[in-house]
Order: sequence, then C-alpha cells, then structure tokens
Amino acid sequence: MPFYIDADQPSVTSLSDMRIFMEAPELKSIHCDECPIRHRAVCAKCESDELEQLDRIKYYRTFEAGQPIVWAGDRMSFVGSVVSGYATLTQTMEDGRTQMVGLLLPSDFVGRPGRDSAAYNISATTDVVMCCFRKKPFEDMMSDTPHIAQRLLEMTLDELDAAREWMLVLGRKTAREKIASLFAIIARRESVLANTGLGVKNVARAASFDLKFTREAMADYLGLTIETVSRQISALKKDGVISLQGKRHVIVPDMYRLIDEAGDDSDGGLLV
Amino acid sequence: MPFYIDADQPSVTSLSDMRIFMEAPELKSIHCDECPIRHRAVCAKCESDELEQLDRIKYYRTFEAGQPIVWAGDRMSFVGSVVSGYATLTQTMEDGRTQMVGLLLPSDFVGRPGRDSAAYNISATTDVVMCCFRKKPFEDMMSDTPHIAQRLLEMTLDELDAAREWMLVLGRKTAREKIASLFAIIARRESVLANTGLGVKNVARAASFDLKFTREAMADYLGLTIETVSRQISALKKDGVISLQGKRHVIVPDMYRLIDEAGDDSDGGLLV
DNA sequence: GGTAAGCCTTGATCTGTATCAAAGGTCTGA
DNA sequence: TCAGACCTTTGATACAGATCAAGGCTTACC
Repeated sequence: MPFYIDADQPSVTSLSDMRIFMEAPELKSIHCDECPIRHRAVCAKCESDELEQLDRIKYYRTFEAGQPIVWAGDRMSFVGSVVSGYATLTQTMEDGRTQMVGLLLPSDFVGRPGRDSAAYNISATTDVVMCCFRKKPFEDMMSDTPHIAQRLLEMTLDELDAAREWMLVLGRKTAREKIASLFAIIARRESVLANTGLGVKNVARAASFDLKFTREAMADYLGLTIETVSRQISALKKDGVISLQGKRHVIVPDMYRLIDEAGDDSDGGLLV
Repeated sequence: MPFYIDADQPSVTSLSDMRIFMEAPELKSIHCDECPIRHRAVCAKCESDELEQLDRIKYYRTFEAGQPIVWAGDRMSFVGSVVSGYATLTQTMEDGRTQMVGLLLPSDFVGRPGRDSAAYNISATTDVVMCCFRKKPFEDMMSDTPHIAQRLLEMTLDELDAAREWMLVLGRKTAREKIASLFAIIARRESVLANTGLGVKNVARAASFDLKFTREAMADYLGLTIETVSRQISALKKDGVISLQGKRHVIVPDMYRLIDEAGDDSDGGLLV
C-alpha cells in the first residue's frame, strides 16, 4: 500500500522527510542525523557519539493504519519513538467500554524502560513509522549515558501534565466543551494557517487541520458516544465556531472563540 | 494545634515516626537516615554522600489541614517530598468547577524541576509535613548526580500510570463504579486488616480504612456531585459491599467483591 | 443550653447524554 | 453497475446523575 503522506504536518515531518522512508524500503539505512524527530525525541540531548551508539541498535518498523502495535499484557521486546503518523493508547474494560489514555504523535516515546509487558493497547491510527530499540541494549545505554534519561524525564513530565489537563476535560466538561477542547488541542499542535477568505486581519486567529480520527476514536478520547460526538460537531458548525470541508477537514475561523467554547481559562497563550 | 496522628498508616509513618516531628519543633534536626520516607521518596537511590548533600539543603515545613500549600500560577521557590499527611492537586475552571488531578501521599514528590510556577493548586487535606529543597540547589544536584533523576523518572512514570487508570475511571465508569474504584485504591494503599468478626477464614479478604476526604473532595476526585457521592456510598452500604463506622471509617468485608463492583479487570492481584 | 456553621443524607424534579433505530454517504471490490 | 462494509448523521426515547430543596448530625462557641 502507498505510504501515507501527511501534508498537514509540515513542521513535524515534511514531505521530503517522508520521501526518505517512501523511497527506501530498507529503512535501516537512515542515519539519525537526517531523522525528522532528531531534536524532539528521546534522543534530543544526545551527543554525536551517543547518537552513533543509538544508530547501531535501532531498527525501523512500519504499521498500517488501523493495525495494533501491541496489546495490553503482551510481552514488549522493544521501546521506541514514533517517527511519523499517529498512534493511540487505550484501556478497555471487560464489557468493552474503552477509554483512550494517550495520544502518540511524532517524537513521542513508546514503552516503559524496566517494564516488560505493555500496560495499554497501542494501535496505529494512521500509518505509523517507528524507530525501535531492543529493550535490553536501550536500558543499558540509559544507565550509562544520562542524556537519554534526562530527556525521557522531561517528556514524561510533559505527558503527565497533558494527562492532568485531560482529566479536567473528562471529569468536568460538558460534551460541547469536550469537543471544543479536543479541536483546540489538535489545532494547537498541527494547525496550518487557514485560507478562509476572511482577509488579512483575521488570518492570525484562524486555523485549520485534518481530523485523523474517526468519530469513534474521538468518542473514546472524550468519554462520549459517537452519536454525541456527531451531534456536538454539528452544533459547533451550526453556531459558526467551526466549518467543515468534507467530514474530516476542520476550519476554525477564530481560535479565540474555539478556546472560549472549550471553557479553558488558559487563554490566548495557546496561540503563541 | 496538636499534630495530626494518622493511626491508620502504620506502614508509612508509624506513631513513633510521627513523634519525631511532634517532639522536635526544630524540624531541621532530623537526619535523612531516620526519615520515614527515606527508601521510597526521590532520595531513595541516593548514596550516603549524596544524602549528606541533600541533608544540607533541606528544610521542613508543616501545613495545617485544609490550608493551601501553593496556588496555581504562583512562583514556586521549592520542590520537595510529602513526609506525612495527604495533599491534593486540583485544577479549577473560571466558573468554579474543580477536578482533582493528583493525590499526594507520604513520599510523593511536589513540584517540577525546571518550571518555576505551579501548574495546579496544591492543598493539605490532613496536616502535612514536607521536606523541602530550594529549587536551584536541587536542580544543580540533579544534573550532577544521576540517582535523583533516575528515581524521579521512576516516580513520574508511576504517576503517569496512575493518571491513566484514573482517566478510565473518569471517562467510562458509572457513579457506583467510581466510588468502588476510589475505595479500592485507598484500601490497597493503606488498609489494615479489619477485625470484622467474620472469622479467620475471611480475614484475608477484609480490609478497613479511614476516609481522609470529605464528600466534596471525593466528588472532585471522581467528577461527581456530593449528593451523588453520598447516595452511592449509601447504596454500597445497603448492598453490603461496605459498612461504615461513623461517617469516615470504612470496613470492606470482601475486597474481591469491592474490586468486582469497581469493574476492574485487573483482578485479585491488587491484594498481593 | 442555645445557636451557628459545617458536613452529610435524602427526596423531588430536571436535563444532558446514552441508547435505540433508521437512513444517507463514501469507498471497495465483484 | 451494484452490493456490501463502514462511517456518519439525525430523530425518538430512556435514564443516570445533576440540581434544587429540606432537614439531621456534630462540633464549637457564646
């Protein structure tokens, strides 16, 4: 199948970055220096000798959209970074209720050093390329070189903050606020300036993005049903907070309005 | 006011541990070797020379039950560990809706190295003793000695797991399951064997604990109202899942039953 | 002993979201 | 071109939990 080209994520993985993977089926050949996530992933603080060492123990794997990467409880022989694409962490109850508990974007880390079975289901939402390290050599490197552990700590603290923001969304926000919050988060992370024909004055307030999620994935993210997700999206559209091109492309004419709908007191700082 | 004696937490801070603090108003005099959280806090992996170094930069602070420790947005000049008592992290929306996003028990770490304002409200639920380090010297030590950062990484990863479990509770569980989940978590962490008169055979399944929280705090933890919390506790009592001594002491005759009510597929392993 | 302030419980009613149901789009493959 | 699968939307109805309201219990203080 053709490789998924994510034209809406120019800052993260540009088209030319992706070509490296598309045109090199032998993925192992990409050197860390040329890696699109080099400066944001777990390797961000590594010196060039450390990078060499990582380079030797790494290998690439690809996962097709919709496919599981690991199941909760499975033995995990590797850890690694998402190079391109989206993946999700989900928890499931016996009766099938499921809750998404993590969202993995390019540069995010997968797996927990020191634990050998997965705690959550991980699955690919879009096609995903991962840079993997066998667990043992990676853990050895971690205890030798502090740069990896330092970066991992920073990243984990950021994830914890994100999880706590999300807890407020799950516990206290209405369905409409939940949808607005989700859109605000996505827009913050990967919006492109929207050409909405609103004129120069409003360009800075506008944004647009492709929704990588089905209604079901959004429902699992927000603790809602797909029907409620659908209704609230329709309502936001009717009220002019967003507009849609097709079912998956969202245009936000005024980010401040969207953030207001999300009920966040964290203000326009989001747009910086 | 007299120091709060937490007789239900023998494994964490024994009565005699507490006397150290009660009888020594000049708290600074306690040496790390005698510290009740020495082997579980951020200092757990430190060698004796590192401990000496920490000893020199630490100081103790106490907070009364109900008092704020820091407000979100405030400048935070210190980081530290909870030595005894309970504290909570909460987020608040403009209109007053609040969600608890973290629970701080003895040995838990407060503050984020590298950030200088608090992201959440932190307040003391019971009387709290904290072991504090001024931020700058602590950060300097962190970059010199890997043991602190290593331990902090472990602890942060554990907190992230707890936050994700909590997200499932908030997003997908019913009110009754939420209460049962909360009780199961508390019981797991600090239950004492209950003398419920059920006979030897059932002792291992039984547990009891003091609720340190008001109904309001539980509601903020679980994303419910106080009325719903109250009703669900009454219902669990009526159904024999728990019984109460006064309003705050909970007896669980059968932990398996409680865990079943919580809807967790994570099974009896919790009791180990 | 009386009263005020907190906290908790319980009842009545309302409402936001889930559930049940049907139908419209879009894409794929025969 | 059609059938089938999947995703999405929309309507009707049900229900869990919120909201509004009242009263009980405990503790503190005058």
